Amino acid sequence: MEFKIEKKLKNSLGRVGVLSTPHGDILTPAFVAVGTKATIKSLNPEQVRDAGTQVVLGNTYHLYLQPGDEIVHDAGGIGKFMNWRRSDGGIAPTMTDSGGFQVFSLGVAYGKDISKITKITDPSLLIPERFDDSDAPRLAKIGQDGVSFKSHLDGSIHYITPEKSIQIQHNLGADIIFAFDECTSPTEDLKYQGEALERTHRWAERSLAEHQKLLIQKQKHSQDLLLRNVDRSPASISDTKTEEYFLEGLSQSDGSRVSALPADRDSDPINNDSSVFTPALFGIVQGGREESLRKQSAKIISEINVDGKYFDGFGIGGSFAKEDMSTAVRWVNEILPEEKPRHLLGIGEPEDLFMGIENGVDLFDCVLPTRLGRNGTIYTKKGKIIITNAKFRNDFGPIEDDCGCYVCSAPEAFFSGSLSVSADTALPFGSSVCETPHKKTSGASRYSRAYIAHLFHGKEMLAGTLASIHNLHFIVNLVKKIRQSIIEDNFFEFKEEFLTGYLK
RNA sequence: GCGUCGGUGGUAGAGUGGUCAAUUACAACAGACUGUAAAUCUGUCGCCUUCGGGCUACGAAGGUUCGAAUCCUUCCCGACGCA
Repeated sequence: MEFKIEKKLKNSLGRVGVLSTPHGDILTPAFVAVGTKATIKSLNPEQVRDAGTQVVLGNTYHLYLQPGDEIVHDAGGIGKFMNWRRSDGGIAPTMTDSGGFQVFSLGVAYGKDISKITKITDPSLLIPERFDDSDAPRLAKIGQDGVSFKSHLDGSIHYITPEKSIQIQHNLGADIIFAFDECTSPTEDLKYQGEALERTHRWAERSLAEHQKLLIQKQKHSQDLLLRNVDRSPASISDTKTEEYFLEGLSQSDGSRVSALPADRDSDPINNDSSVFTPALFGIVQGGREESLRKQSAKIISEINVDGKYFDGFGIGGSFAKEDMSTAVRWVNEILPEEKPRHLLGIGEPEDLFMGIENGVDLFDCVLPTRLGRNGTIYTKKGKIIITNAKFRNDFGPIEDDCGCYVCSAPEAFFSGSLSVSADTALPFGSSVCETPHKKTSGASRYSRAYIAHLFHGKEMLAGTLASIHNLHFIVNLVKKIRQSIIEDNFFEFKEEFLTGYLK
């Protein structure tokens, strides 16, 4: 994996870059769609891609339980399994989370009304949940060197260690994977945050060690495979579909990457590559809202290495109060090595995206666009609306007048003009444009607010789909526009203009 | 015409003498959601309220009772059966 910074935002940590993965380039900053169980809920991959999404994120815990990481491996990796493809037909970039978030969501937060973003701004007012009801039922318990999970599906017990998480993630076959960490609750006190941080650091080192070990094994395996294939006929080569995926888009011996894979790549498994498919491993910085812990974590995680091999990038995880987020991100990103990508885990409200990008974040993922969409909340430039509200029942206008998403654009535009090959659509992700290729409307949108409200009231499946398409488009393209604003030197003007309208 | 059963809040449907402004579900209305146990969850849901309470309510009108959605009488309405 290669990360190239193309432009920096003046007087801040912000930057624009290109992250090259074995399955294509990601223009950063970028928003990653969350597809926990190898599906972005309610959307098919074409809808996800047409919303402008470049990369999707699956989850180790969920895919390990169902269908099992071996199945995903045998299917050819998560991208192939879920048919996540670029517009040229090749498999598109993927990531997997390590299961570290489930330590929190199935642990202390289980059955409780605790979010990773607390509304309590004064830490001294927080009540540590751990001491409050340590006997409360939870599905994740932290053990000596890992976490035991009680499956929410069948109650079976599974012990996940850093090594196990990395093994699963190698099987899942994403381009970017994460170290196993402990996402702490914002209600934990400083003492616990410190203990958890030490644990996360130990786990980070073990994650990296396991990752290196598996990479060496895989390299050896692929060399054997390539040697064997020298004498093979084309027919027999096509039987090695699984290996083929894991060999796809490899680095060349001189370290440069083979970019933009051809559409028929699947039928051309060897393709002159001689090195192994190498997922990039990101270490995760924790430390809650505490400055000393955040800085300590950033330093340690960036310095951890195994035989001289460091993390390929970094995730910024954990919990904080909303208003502490910007300072926490800044503390961390001032310390992390500039030349490596940074991913702010699980954050994605519009104002957070501006904050993160300004403070040096390259990647975001968040369930909000799709979860809010399914639950009837829709993003607009004037703020979020709850589409089930009575006032929308007879509102026949579009969700947004000048939105280019499938839902808001004019029907004739979608069926005739914009889907034909154009300069914009020919590019994998429209690198030179902010909006995805749906034609803008002048009044007549494909679907009205009234219709979408009707679908929600009628509990129709299409409701969540249409709302998710719009929301995902909104967020993904907001990040693209922010990227463009940095390139065009008007980030701060754009931020001011957007947030003034959005936050009212 | 006679007989039987039944009429409860927007709907369905509990409740058969006090703990009933009335269980529950749905609908309605509002809200929440940040590395997805989530197409989920929460609150409100007769009228008024200084949030203490006040007022009107279980088809209608009378009655019994300290007290009635609940018992009695008549009437109205519905379903079914017999003429």
